[in-house]
Amino acid sequence: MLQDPTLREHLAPLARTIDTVVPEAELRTRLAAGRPLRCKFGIDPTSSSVHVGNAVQLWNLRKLQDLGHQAVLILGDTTATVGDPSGKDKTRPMLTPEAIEANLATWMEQLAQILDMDKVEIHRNSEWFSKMGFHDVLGLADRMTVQQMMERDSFAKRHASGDPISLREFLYCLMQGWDSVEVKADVELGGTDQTFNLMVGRRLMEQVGLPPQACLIGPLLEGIDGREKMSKSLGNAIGLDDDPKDQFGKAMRISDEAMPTWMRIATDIPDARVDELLAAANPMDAKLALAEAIVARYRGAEEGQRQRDAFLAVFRRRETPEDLPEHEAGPRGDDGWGILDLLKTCGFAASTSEGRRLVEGGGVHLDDVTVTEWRARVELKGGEVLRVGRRRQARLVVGGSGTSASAKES
RNA sequence: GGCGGGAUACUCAAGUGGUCAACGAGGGCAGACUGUAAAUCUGCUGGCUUAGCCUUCGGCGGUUCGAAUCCGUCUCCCGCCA
Repeated sequence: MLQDPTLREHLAPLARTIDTVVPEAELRTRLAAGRPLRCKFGIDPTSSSVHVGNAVQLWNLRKLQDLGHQAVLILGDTTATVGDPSGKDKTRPMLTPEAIEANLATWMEQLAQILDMDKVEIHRNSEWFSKMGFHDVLGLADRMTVQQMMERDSFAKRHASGDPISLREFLYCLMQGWDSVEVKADVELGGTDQTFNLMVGRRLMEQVGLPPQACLIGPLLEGIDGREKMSKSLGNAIGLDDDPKDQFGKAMRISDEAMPTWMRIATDIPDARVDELLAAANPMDAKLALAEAIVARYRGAEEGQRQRDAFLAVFRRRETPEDLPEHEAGPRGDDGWGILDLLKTCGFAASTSEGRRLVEGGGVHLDDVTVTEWRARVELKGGEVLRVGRRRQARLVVGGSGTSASAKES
């Protein structure tokens, strides 16, 4: 909670997603100058999609834009190759330039769901890092001591437990900090896990004679499992480019305990309404509101509503959804279709063995009839619904007439 | 550079000549119960043309009827010392 009343007032629209401002006085002084502040936020294209966790800070950036400040977005194409060790207890693998470019290509559209792209100043940090030689890197490295690095919790822990720390990871915070120097940031946004990196930015700016940036530190959004930090690789993320149906479905799987946090930092639902929802008798209703708000935030109110209706139809009234993905059943064998082949072509089983286990576990249903024999061969007319568990189902299409959707795992 | 310890499936981690596709835990998937929540209980968790077969225990080579287990060598990691 912000101590300074002036800041509290000015930052009211984003107060819910800011934990601390370091230092508050610094920011107040700059605001008093009356000019738009240069607000920096950097993300590394380490994954093909932006998720609602990254989006917490992106929305803050958007709200600062709306307050008349200058958003400065750093696309960390160089830092992505280094890998931010923040919040990680392991060395991160280095990404290839090709992978990074591919990720970036899918990003712009997603960013546009949040930011006012006409007014964003965008930089790739390769702009400056690609020009640096080994000498420059040494100069950077000279600005921090090993002792300072070891103050960082994750390094200290890894060192204590004998886990390796790559030197390149030491460099990461210096790179992120140097971004701030290059763009002359007044303010940098980041999650609590970024605190160390943010402070390094201040330090570097001071060392080169720039006024050090103020840091807006916001809460971290946990993944839908409620256990770990949201990350696509952990499979607990809701992506901005996810199908709205998946966004809604994933949101419904958020644990009850995580709901309050999610409502406050992942949606626009006003505080008063959040309290009301959480106080309601049935947590299920609160979660429906949460899921709807998340979809609505990125895809519009109408889509949110539609997904809510669809969800209730399928999971409360047990109806078969209208818009099931369709899958070509493939060629018919002499005596019909093999159930394992169908599972594989629909992408529900990666291998024959996996399919067999699903069948043996009683998880495979064809038109709501549980398949009990993995060697089963079935007759199809087309239009049958193949379902695995509660979440995965597809409508089978026979012959060349149907639209064959690509096999997509949820 | 010296000495010692280690590398096992998604992760952690047992196993030190056959009964090992490999104990256990976590994670994941499926089933019951439910609210696509939590908790709890159950099953599964290398692949295949599946009563059987094939490939896995850091890499390569060897000993043996038989190796995750023994020997040699290589790579990588860790600790202590320098």
